[in-house]
Amino acid sequence: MRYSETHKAETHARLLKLAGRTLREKGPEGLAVAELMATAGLTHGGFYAHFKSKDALLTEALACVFEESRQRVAKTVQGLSPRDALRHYIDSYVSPEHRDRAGGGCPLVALNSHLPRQSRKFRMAFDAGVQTMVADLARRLDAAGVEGGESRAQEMVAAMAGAVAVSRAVSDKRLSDDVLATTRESIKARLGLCEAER
Amino acid sequence: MRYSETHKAETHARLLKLAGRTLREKGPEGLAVAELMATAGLTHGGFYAHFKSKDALLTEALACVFEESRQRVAKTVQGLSPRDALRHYIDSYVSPEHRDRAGGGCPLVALNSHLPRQSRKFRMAFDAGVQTMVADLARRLDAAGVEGGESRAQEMVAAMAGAVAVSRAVSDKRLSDDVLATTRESIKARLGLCEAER
DNA sequence: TGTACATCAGTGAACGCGCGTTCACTGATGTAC
DNA sequence: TGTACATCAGTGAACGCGCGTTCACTGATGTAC
Repeated sequence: MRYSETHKAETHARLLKLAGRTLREKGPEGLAVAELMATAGLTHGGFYAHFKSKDALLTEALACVFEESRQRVAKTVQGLSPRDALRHYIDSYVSPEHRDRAGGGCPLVALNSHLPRQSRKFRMAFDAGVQTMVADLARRLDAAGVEGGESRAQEMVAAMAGAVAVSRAVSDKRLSDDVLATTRESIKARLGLCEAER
Repeated sequence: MRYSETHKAETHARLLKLAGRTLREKGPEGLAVAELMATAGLTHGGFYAHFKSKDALLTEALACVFEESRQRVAKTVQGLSPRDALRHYIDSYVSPEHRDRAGGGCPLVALNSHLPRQSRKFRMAFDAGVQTMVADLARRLDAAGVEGGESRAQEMVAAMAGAVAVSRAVSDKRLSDDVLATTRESIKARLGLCEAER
């Protein structure tokens, strides 16, 4: 069974994509190598042809996931005015849809409680992702004429991630929805994004 | 080896206390029955004389931890004016000390990413704890003359827990400290707790 | 007062299971001659 | 054109380990008579 030239790279990418999803849905300890390989239609022994270790997979998958999120945001916000872009970012991040789709959501929300027990490399990838997230948001705030820059962005990321994390952790539907709604409106109000314009 | 009348209850309480700490430090999957018993100076077989299962321990420990936190807050805030009480609550919750002492801190911060994969009973105990936390804060906000009540409390809990969670997840010391500082000041400013008074 | 028995928190060996990792092997295809 | 060999993604059995849980047992003390 000889494969096409790109075959290995394709499998590698497929494993990364599946891992990124499972990592966010079940956490680092919840991702099992054998299960991942089975989901990809392979046997577990072949895993080590693609990754040095489970931790190497996790680290690579995490970096991928941050990068994907970043590009997704850039794409959805493209063409909008700075203020509309901000509004859209906040509304879609602090939303029931984000809460309900952990496997495709922000790794900061899905993984924050797990970080202290992860490898150095994993934590470095996490830090890089968060730093980029904050820097991107700071740039968008600047563009929208909101003052505060980096500090504002840090506080906003924490508030948004906190709201989604709490809404996901809690089982009471009403409390969960309310936390999202109040946070969403509070943040927009603070940034002066609530007045009708356009 | 016959024991005193209160002996079993004492051991039970000791196990709960140790479990509450480990639960917050290592998460539900990170708490090992045998390790817990060894730390308590016992052998692992005896565990089931105290708890029906690991999950029963986790659930009981979680309820304990929420209750302890609640009483600790009530005690430290006792005698302060409503506004000073709020200030103190915010400053001590959103602090480097809280970040650095996960084992003794708020379970909402330590456990949020783990909740979706826990048992129904555990999640119920978690919900009860969060609801109480929000209700207590809403009462304190009312007492301090801050408008917004329940909604305000929900948003604040999410923002505070988010800030500590992010600061704990991130390895970069500067970013970690900054997230706490900016969140702390932002929340106090929003509540009008910044102007010098007294 | 003395003896036989019940109690029960804790002991420690054993269980089945899932995990990450290793490794000898497979077999379809490309390459050398 | 034909044959021998190299390649290498993937196979599948096996490993050692830690886990939650079970269970027959211990042994100091209290109780019944």
